[in-house]
Amino acid sequence: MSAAEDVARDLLARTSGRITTARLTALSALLSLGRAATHTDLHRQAPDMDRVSLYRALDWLAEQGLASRITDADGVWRYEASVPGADHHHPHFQCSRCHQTTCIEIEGGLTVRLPAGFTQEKIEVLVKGLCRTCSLVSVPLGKTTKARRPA
Amino acid sequence: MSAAEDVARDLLARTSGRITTARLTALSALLSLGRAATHTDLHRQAPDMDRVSLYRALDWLAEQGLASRITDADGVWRYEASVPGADHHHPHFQCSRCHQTTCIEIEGGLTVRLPAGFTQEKIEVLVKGLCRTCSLVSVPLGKTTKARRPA
DNA sequence: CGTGAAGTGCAATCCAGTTGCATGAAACAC
DNA sequence: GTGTTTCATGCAACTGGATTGCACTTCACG
Repeated sequence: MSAAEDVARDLLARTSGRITTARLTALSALLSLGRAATHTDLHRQAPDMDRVSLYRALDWLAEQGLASRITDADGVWRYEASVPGADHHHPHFQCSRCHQTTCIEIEGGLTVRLPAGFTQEKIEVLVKGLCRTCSLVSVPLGKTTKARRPA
Repeated sequence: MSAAEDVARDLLARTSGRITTARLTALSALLSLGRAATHTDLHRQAPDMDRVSLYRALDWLAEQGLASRITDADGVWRYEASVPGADHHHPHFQCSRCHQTTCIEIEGGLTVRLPAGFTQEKIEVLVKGLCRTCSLVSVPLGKTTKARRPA
């Protein structure tokens, strides 16, 4: 059993829900990837797992606070492991060339002054641009046609 | 001819592109709605217009800087009229009950400290919560099942 | 064990968004 | 105006991420 799976099992044990293989697989995939990954990314990590079960496991993890679900710049869900309780909304950076999504560490919480009467539940900050590696290369990757949802 | 259509025609005349009915309709719909609207919202405003033509008109408007395209909390594109040239990235607020997306005015630009080597192209800030009206009501609207992309 | 509640797998479906291609409308030159 | 080229439109088909329904399996608990 991998280290990630160990941690995953431990985290699952602290919830009130069942410890199932689907949830174990999903969570350890999240943990081992370490960055905001799409369902497709994760399914590549666990090809034998059913697509739908993976969706459901991820959603359940998000409900439990063990993962967070964000939409990326292309409108696709991305999931990442998160510490339950610690409701930290950190910004994400998505490279417009290689499409990798990374977390940006910040000090202090993210806040925006809302108009009176509005209440904030969560905040999502997504920065688009070029990551370090792609800043150097600067040639578009993959399809040269119009921006389309990545496969 | 409505006021919005007047303004739209004027704005289109300043671009190098053609002034077509599709673009006129799309832009004046955007202007008259005044908030970040989905393709479906806009299509409701102009039901006779072809779906695809609307998409293309909106994308073209975004290219020209007359509109901006953002992804909302459900991963759906939202379009809003924008002043060309003024590249202002203001935060958006999306109500989790009525799904209305409104712009939040801020002073100064939005910035996040990126790690070294990263370059920023654009930034999207999306706050989820309850808008003024829905804060008072607090009962979920519409379907009571799981959160699904709005129709 | 056995029984009920919860989770899984599969197939079918939904829907936002895109693409290809034939037709139609703008702009521009004459 | 008329012709011509260029670009936009409309339609139909398609893509791919995400969801739902339902039968079946697995887990927890008595």
